[in-house]
Amino acid sequence: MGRAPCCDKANVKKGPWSAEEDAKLKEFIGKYGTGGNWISLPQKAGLRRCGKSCRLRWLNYLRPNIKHGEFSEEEDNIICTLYANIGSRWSIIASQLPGRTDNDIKNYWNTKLKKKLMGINYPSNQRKTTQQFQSSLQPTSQIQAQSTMMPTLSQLFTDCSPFSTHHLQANPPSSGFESSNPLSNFLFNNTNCSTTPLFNQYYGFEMQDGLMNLGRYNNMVMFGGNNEAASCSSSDGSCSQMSFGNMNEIKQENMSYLHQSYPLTNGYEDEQKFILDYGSTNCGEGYFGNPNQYPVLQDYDNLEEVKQLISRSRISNNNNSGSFYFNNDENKTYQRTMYFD
DNA sequence: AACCTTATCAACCGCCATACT
DNA sequence: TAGTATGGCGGTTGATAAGGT
Repeated sequence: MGRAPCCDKANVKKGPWSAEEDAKLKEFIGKYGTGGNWISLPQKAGLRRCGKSCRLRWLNYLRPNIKHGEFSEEEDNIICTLYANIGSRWSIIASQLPGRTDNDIKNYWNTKLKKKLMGINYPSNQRKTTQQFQSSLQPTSQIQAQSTMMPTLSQLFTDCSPFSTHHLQANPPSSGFESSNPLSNFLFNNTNCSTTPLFNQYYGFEMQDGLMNLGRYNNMVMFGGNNEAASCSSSDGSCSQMSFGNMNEIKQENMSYLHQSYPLTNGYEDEQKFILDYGSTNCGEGYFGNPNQYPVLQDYDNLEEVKQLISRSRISNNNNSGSFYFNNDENKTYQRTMYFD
């Protein structure tokens, strides 16, 4: 036997809310609050609506200080940063944007922001087909055969990335990073901690053991893939997803987030996984964090915990750089420092 | 003007975690 | 402790608007 429905489906109104209903709900909550019980609220308020529907209407539309309309550049950046870090956990993302609802952000991401990021990324004349891209990659088997030759981050990113390779060199660029890609720009160029503190929360990552597994998903730096071969897929050949390495080398308990499966053009059904690694600031040494000190973000359902992590990892001065650490088969640790000015 | 396609976003659905009994 | 109710969340849908042919 299934669960009893929360309301009498036959007797509740569905669809768009009328101004009259809005007024009733607003007035009732203004007078009595929600009473901690949404299910019984519609009856008390004289509404023929499901309690859940009332809750949604209030939270997403009627409650005070809701912001509708255009998202600012700063909001875009925060959304992108958080999405890159925690995925589609819209309620957490919304909690960082006062006045915005999770629904709004979700819609905005799905309809505009995602396209904005992906669209600008690859001018059509620079796009490669998936086949072209894959043939340009060095297969992982070859990489592994050359045990002393881990692919550099530059190699990994050159073909399928918004990242400019000079940001992956040992020395910082003399001038500011410029890119037509907004994600790259906000990752690398934003230094205004007072207005955009979240930008600086995380750009270093490492694997605790095993092969580096680094790639990019929808223009985001990501880790994962349980396939052994380097892979990349895209419906339009622009290559929006890729992964490298062997996911089996990563401890399961270090997985913070599991993306849904993505069919890959090489035949692999790849489960992309995403590790968060909030490094603590260690500007004195020119990079933030020591790989041994990095906490790897586990499953964070607790908002306060996430907030703490975010605030803990803010860069507090101008020495902005991040380091990648990864190991090869022989357990040699490689470091790549990424500077953003 | 009529039709078709695409974009937008409010609202719904179903699942899950937690509180309550 | 088990069963049920509720809140909260993310994914998805569908109505409508806007733009294109």
